[in-house]
Amino acid sequence: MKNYERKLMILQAIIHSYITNPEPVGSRTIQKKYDLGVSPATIRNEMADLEDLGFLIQPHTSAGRIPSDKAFRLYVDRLMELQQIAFAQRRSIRNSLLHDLSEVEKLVENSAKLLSQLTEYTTFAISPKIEQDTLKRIRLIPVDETKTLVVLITSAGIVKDFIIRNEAAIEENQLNLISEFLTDKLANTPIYQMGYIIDHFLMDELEQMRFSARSLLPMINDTLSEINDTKIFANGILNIFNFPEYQDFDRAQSLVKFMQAKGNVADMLMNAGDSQELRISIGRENLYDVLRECTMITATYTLKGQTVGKLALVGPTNMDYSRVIPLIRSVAREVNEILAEYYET
Amino acid sequence: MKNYERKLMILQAIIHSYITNPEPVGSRTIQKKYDLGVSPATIRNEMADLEDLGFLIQPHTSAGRIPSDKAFRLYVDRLMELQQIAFAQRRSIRNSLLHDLSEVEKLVENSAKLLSQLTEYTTFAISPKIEQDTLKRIRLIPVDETKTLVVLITSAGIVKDFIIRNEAAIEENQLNLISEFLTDKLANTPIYQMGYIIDHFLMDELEQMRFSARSLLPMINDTLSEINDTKIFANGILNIFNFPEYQDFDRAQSLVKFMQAKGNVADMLMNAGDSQELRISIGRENLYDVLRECTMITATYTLKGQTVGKLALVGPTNMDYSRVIPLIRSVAREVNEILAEYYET
DNA sequence: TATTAGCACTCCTCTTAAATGAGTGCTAAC
DNA sequence: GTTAGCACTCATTTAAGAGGAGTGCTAATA
Repeated sequence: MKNYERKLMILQAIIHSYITNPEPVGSRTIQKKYDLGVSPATIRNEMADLEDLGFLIQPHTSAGRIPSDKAFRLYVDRLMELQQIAFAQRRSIRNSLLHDLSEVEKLVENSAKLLSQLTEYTTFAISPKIEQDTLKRIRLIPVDETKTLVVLITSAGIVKDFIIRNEAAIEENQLNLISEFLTDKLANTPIYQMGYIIDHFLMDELEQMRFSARSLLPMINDTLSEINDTKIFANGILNIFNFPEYQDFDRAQSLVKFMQAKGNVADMLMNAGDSQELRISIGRENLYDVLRECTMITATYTLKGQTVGKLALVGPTNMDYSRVIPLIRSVAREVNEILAEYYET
Repeated sequence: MKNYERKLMILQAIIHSYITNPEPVGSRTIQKKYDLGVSPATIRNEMADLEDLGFLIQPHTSAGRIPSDKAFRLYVDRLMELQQIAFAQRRSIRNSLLHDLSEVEKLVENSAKLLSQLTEYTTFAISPKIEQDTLKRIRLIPVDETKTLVVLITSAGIVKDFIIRNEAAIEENQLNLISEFLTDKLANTPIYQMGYIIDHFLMDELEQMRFSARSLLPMINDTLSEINDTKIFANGILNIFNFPEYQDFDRAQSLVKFMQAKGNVADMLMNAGDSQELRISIGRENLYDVLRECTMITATYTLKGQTVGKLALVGPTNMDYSRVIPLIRSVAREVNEILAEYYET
């Protein structure tokens, strides 16, 4: 079997046709839409070969053929030509991302939201918990007689605040003293130990300062678990209903259910490796069977050599790779650059 | 036409049947399922009368009949018997709501989330902007050399924070001085004027304190618009796909699109009046035609005589009113009680 | 006078059968 | 090696008919 050139051209034409409109492609269609200088009969012969090689699938005898996962894999690895991202668009991506740099987590979250808007597919973002994060500063600020705002700043620069209620009013000076005391005692303590230390070692002293630390503890613990929780953000889950393969109600719904059970997606993302390069899983290459007709593309965000987040896009296997890949790559690159620029210190 | 008693009983039976399973109800079904002691022929005659009166609709000659909006209106106003909410459930609703009282907005948001879980319908919450809110306290806290956390507390108890970047490190003492200065100058200033005042009156003094207030302004303005933005929270939009009338893909999708365009829902909620009582719009009573087959139930949250939020539930016109209404009523009551208890001051 | 049995009639839905047509695979000729 | 020609396959569309749920009317009954 020689003349691979032509086979590849035909395969590429079929894939292109199927991406443009997701219906089985027949030999005549190829001849008409892509001028390859050969007759449908020849194309048919080549298609039969391509089917034998596992690149094409025939839904039934008298239908055209659709590209297999293997075909898309070849397409992504070899055949496709990536679209250029205009400078203006790159600029605009960057500007969107710069908008809120308050926390790394926010940046990661926003990048996924942006990507979903750009591609009209479903995206996910994940910020892994930072096990070694320590407390940097704790500050109590009066809100009114019975409410105090507690602000925690961690060494990773994460800011969390919550309001606690105190039985009696506490003066501002007193709160400042307590803030200093707590910061002094707890600075550099791993976040996950804070609750324990307050409970076992600082309670008495706090009571002496007339501060009822009891109300502090549960909120601190809530906040900690929030910080430690690997949070996952989903965007555009409803876009699934636009996938051509999911016009069927029940299938779409089962996919939506799967996506909304955040554990699944977190799992997949965690398993996607930490490579700097994009990772692309096509169809049955995916870990989960529900995704057998989806492609998932994953990018990793790195700061000081550490993975600080991941970005994923889920779309139909016949998504327009040449458009989508440059987009996710751009977003990922901008995020990584912003991380290096603003969070290195 | 006398003997309204029996007509009402038959109507009630039809509505009950249609709520239980959303298919046209025939005379025989009524006879079998609800023992009214009359023959199908008699029921048929009554049904013909009820149709003339506008309470029933016949999809086509040989189908049964379905209740009209007018019938559901009558049902809601007169016929239905509300289910009792068990004490335990009320308790559990209250506990869920008590979980996070940090901001009124959060409470409102959580109440909608809870209601969506309880009813498995779509819910919305809205917190109107508080025009007259003034600044109570502003506090700058160092995060690291180039980042400063700004915490704003308003008279309504809303806490917002954001991180700004400063060119050079600023000492903590200095930040405290600036905090005091700003709080002193800006306390009791309406939130929406803050940016203007800093820009026009405080800039020089801040510069003297070696504080580059330039970076503060855009962030403050962002935050303000966030505070002022009437935010709307949607929950369980996907539940629309469970509505029996929306098994049709395109219809469901157009409703989903409508719901996601938050302006629409905000509009409806704002137009729903501020009455303490539930407001129920059935089918074509709704302002928007997309909702012609939905019922929207709205509750209002009040604090010190002022409307501080609204809660809405959207479901199919044939929802189980006797179950849903007590639920939304319970949630609304608990929220109002919590507001009175914890936020009166 | 109110109720009901009986029955013809309507019209949706389900089933079956045939027509259509897109596309293939094979053969034989170029 | 390529291609025209043609028989063949099979999903989809169209048409027709059977089935059935439910009504409305009439006439008989209590």
